[in-house]
Amino acid sequence: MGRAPCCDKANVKKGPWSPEEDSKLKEYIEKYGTGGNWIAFPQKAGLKRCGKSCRLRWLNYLRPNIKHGEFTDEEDRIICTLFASIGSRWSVIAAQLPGRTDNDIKNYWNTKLRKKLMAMTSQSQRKPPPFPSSHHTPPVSSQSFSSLYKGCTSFYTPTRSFTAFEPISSVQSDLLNNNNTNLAANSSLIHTPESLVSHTQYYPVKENFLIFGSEPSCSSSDGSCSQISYGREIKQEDMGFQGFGVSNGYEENHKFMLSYGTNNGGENVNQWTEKLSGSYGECPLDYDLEDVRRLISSSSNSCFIDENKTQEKVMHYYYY
DNA sequence: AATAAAGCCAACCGCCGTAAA
DNA sequence: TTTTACGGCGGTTGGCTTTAT
Repeated sequence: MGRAPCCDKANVKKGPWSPEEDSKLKEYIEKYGTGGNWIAFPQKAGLKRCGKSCRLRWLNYLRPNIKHGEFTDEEDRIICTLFASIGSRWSVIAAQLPGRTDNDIKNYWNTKLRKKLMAMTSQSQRKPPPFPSSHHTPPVSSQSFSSLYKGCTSFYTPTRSFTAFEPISSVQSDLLNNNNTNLAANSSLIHTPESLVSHTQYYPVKENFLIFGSEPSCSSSDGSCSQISYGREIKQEDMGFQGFGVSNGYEENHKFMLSYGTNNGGENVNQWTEKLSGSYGECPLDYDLEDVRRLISSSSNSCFIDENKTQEKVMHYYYY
């Protein structure tokens, strides 16, 4: 049968940690490490806590190099950028902010940053961006971003997919000048301030397709590996409204593509089209494409490419 | 000064994918 | 192959603090 029970839940302490408990936990880990087994940890360390609770306390508070206090503008920008791309994947976002924990970022977003963004948005937007009641929060609207980055005067449209696996600092400036910008300039769907793109990792374009995918890497705030969508179905929320997406880096055949321009018959398509396969279409949206489209098209912000000069492109999602 | 409301955040809860038996 | 625990994650809550009335 299965494993032995992890702990006696009736005899574990709950609630705030005392300084004594903190020092016990910290001293033990500094001497012996976690041992790779959090469930067994409390007994070894002499704590009357659930292993999960110990793990959380260590990761979110006692771990070395934890940063507390005010978030910088740069951190704000990174959080917003990633949230727009991948939604509420706090552990992934935290991996890009050294010293910050997913819990910290989540709290910061829910209590401050979201309000900040919404306050900016409400000045110029008829319909506030909705926030769902369950599952991952969908990415924030581009409108909100345009509000956040009022200073920008022009936009570069990314032609490579964003991946949260890569450290943000790894972006190469020459990516901003590659030939693929021509293709992207025709898209009215993807708009990214230069200030954001400079922090973004992209992948190469293959003909009319953006190929989404990435190499596996460590991204968890505690240094452990975590993968987005690994072994899971790709959901719309994984992609983000901008068409960015992350797929399982291990399974080559689970990439998906985003196409621009013409359909197979060579004709332009002037409306959003959902070409869904697999279970993707079964995922209900709190934030449907029409909403996104409306937000984008209603933008009066100069940061966006003039829609008259662009063609709306159909997005095809291939799940192969 | 007292009270209520809002803000904040540490910690808990429950779910999911994986691993172990 | 099935069952169950583990580890990790995101959502939510409860209580403390701060601000407004």
